[in-house]
Amino acid sequence: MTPELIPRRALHDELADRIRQMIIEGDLQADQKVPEKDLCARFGVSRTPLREALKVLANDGLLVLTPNRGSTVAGVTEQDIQDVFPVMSALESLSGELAVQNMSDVAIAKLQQTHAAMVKAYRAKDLPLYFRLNQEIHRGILQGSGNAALIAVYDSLNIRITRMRYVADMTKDRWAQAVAEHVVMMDALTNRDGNLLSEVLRHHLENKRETVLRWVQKSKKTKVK
Amino acid sequence: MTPELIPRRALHDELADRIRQMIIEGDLQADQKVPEKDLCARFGVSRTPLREALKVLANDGLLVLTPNRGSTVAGVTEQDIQDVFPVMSALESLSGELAVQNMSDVAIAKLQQTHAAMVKAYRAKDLPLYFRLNQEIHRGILQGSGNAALIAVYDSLNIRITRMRYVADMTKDRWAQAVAEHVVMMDALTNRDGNLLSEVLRHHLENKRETVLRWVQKSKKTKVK
DNA sequence: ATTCATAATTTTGCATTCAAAATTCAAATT
DNA sequence: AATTTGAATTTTGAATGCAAAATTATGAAT
Repeated sequence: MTPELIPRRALHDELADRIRQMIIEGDLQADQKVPEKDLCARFGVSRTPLREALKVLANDGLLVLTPNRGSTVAGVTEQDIQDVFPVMSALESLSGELAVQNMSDVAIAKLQQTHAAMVKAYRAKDLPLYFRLNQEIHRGILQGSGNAALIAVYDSLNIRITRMRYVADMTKDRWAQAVAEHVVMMDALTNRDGNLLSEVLRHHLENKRETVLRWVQKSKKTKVK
Repeated sequence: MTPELIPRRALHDELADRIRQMIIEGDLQADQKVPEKDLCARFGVSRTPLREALKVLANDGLLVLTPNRGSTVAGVTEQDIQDVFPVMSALESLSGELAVQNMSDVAIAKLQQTHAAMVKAYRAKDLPLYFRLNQEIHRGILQGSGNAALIAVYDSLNIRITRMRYVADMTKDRWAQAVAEHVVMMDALTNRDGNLLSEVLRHHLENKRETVLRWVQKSKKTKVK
């Protein structure tokens, strides 16, 4: 494996980002052991900054560190889903309320454009593009709340249940429904209807919950260790 | 300074706990520089595990690490308060709803006892004891939600605005009001009235917000660097 | 062949070391 | 006296080293 050199910046920070990304992307799978040596080779760094990154990721719940036995990737359990989604729902609700209060007309107009592009991607059945734009919109609303604590906390939960793999598990119906909900979202936003935006965001999240849950249940069967 | 030896357990974990505690207790003050050497001497450890702990605490927003310039204690700003409390409020609300659903009668009865002891401490004007029991009750309700994600997220926010110093800033009136709210809380809990519990928890938090805000504004004037 | 004991190897936890950056201090100039 | 320049010192970032724990491999006994 050729050591992939990392551009300058605090190494532990960069490493944490990279490894986080690997977990989300599925390059590191749930319950997989992650020897330090491998990651050091992978990134061409020594163990010192790597271990700093591992501690941070463990603190965020993405890795499980067992003393003297190294790190494993934390899986997404049904319990996690049961716990995380109600909290995210409450946060979405707040996010919607704050976004309609704080977003500028310009910011909303920009989201409208992204939304239009996303609908186009949907019609073209371009799943990767759709997904990217979809994420962009959700992030736009969250950012629109103007609340740094909300954003940080939401992200920390979202990352614990977001894995690229489950995207494939979205059914045609659900996809159509998701797009329909996005239309309502944009309406609520332009009309600055906080209650409606909150409600549709929560409903939208509920659909995500079901998709993630199905994915977790499926992969539970697959990996009969 | 005599090196205070630490009982066995992952050092970085223990260190993170200790330093976190020092920040809450005010042993490390806002914006204070924290040279690694000092902390190493303080705890009798090398820089390796210490730095791991620092990275984790920085990730939690308790420290600010500036590359090549070390760590400083993150202060509580008015902006932090503005951001953090609305999120905590939403979480308190959820916590209340879940607690009435999930807590056992036994657990509620235990909280009642703690509550009685707290009222007694209030009557005796024993502020430290009152504070300890008060925290115990709030933790009991949060735990009563049975939601690990909620607890983790709440804690992460709470720790960013909780500093022992501001306790002193509570006025007589506010103290009395806080106790009165606690009475309502316990009623709501025994009657398993989720809406009421949510409401009183949020209201209670609002009072905390004002106390913390006053403390931050006061200490802003004090430390004219 | 399976189980157990024990030796060899690997991996982890933490201390130490070294280079680079930042800070401090002192002398020199104005 | 104030400012500036540059060396001496301190502090940080990251690699290396070393001991302890865990894992794997080896071989003997059943």
